Amino acid sequence: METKFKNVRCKDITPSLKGKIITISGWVHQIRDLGGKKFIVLRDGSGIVQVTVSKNEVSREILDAVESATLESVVQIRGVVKEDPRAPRGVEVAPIEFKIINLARKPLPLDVSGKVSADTDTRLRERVLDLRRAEMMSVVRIGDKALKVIREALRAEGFIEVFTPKIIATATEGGASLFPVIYFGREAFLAQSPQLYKELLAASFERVFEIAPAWRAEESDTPYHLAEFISVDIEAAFMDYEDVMKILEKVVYEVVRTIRDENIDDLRTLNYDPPEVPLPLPRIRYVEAIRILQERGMNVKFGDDIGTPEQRVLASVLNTQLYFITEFPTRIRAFYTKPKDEDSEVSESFDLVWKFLELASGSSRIYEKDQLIEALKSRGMNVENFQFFIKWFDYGIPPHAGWGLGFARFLMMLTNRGSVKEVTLFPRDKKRLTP
RNA sequence: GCCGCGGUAGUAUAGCCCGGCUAUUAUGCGGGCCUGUCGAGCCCGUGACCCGGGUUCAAAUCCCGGCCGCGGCGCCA
Repeated sequence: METKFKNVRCKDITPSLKGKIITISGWVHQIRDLGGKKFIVLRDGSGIVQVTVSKNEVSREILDAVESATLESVVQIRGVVKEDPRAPRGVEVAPIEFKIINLARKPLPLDVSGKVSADTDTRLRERVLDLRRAEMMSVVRIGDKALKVIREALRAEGFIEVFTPKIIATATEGGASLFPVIYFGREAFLAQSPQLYKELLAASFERVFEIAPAWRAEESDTPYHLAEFISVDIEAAFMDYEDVMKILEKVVYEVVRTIRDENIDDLRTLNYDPPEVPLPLPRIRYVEAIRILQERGMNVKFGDDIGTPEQRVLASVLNTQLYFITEFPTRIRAFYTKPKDEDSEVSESFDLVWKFLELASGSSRIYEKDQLIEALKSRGMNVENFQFFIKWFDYGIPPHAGWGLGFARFLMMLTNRGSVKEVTLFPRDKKRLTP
């Protein structure tokens, strides 16, 4: 869209516009000063373009403005598009007007142009500048595309997008700790998952999904955990765990395929190819995984968690980047997880693992009231706290299943970044509350 | 939270083991030269040892504590 600031984006300046007078606005990305000739690389949200200033071809006014411009200053340029084989992409802009809208201080606390690297910690502290770097712009664009495809793929299967409450009443579930908030003088908490509400919604709308934040006040201090993260959740009535696994792998497949097709430049910037998603993805039962790990001399037995070190081994044994572990022991899964009818020791559950990282987790859910109450009791949980949930099991809760996918972890896979903090715009972890 | 490693100019680093010399280099920034650069080049300059305590004639360097970071693990509906 044309505005008073610009009528074309940097990326769209091509030789076909030659001779046209255009207006562009953006940030000073690089300055190469050869004396009589100065090259300003201008960057906007779309990309970069070269602005060429010849000393004896422009006014004193333009020359002064160009000479006072600092890196990352915001400038507006009116100029003529020139085709020139010596210019990057074969085009450049010769300024008629060069206006500094906002002069940036120097030196910058972070190099945006990519000449000098910075630690993750520095990058997160100087995040706004960090996000202007080409790699981060690509990461964020790929994330945007992933969200678009996820929504399209789920809607194509009849899912509708919903929102569940993020301020909840009770610190119900054992395990993960919640962040308390003061809610009109009463104690409340930030939701750690949409789980119970999405189940109730599936009992009305049949197929629902939500893409929303969740909060966990955990001690977790790793490259894979955040105190605040985006969770992609689905819940579907009249499906079981195998059905929703198919939906999950289809979604993952579609996202990877689309990004490979449509984000070629971004992947090139990141110098990365996301892993193949062969359908169906390999599936390995928990008991089988334990057996393999024991064969490799690892000290695990039925009932233990399959942790990061174990998942690293499994990925290499299975020789795949992406795989499902299925049918976990019932007692190490959440209370609402449905045990198998023929063997209640194991459950209708699964994790989707990339290399050694759990991307998604799901299951068939219990839909009978008595069984649900039993599941709570057997875990030593307070049934009273769940009345708001259990109540509805008297009024037609269908068989249902679902999963939750950690969006940042998924984005790590799509962009080859090493940490969820890196791919989250403004990450919140145990120590970091700003920016 | 545990274990390991680390903290040096705005940024990224060398030096630390084996204490003493003008604390290295790149990038940025300032100045100079330069009309086709594209990580421009060349010359000159600028700017730093996390905080506190200890050992020592002398500490960036050795020791102790703290804070912060990174990696692994744990915790983790």
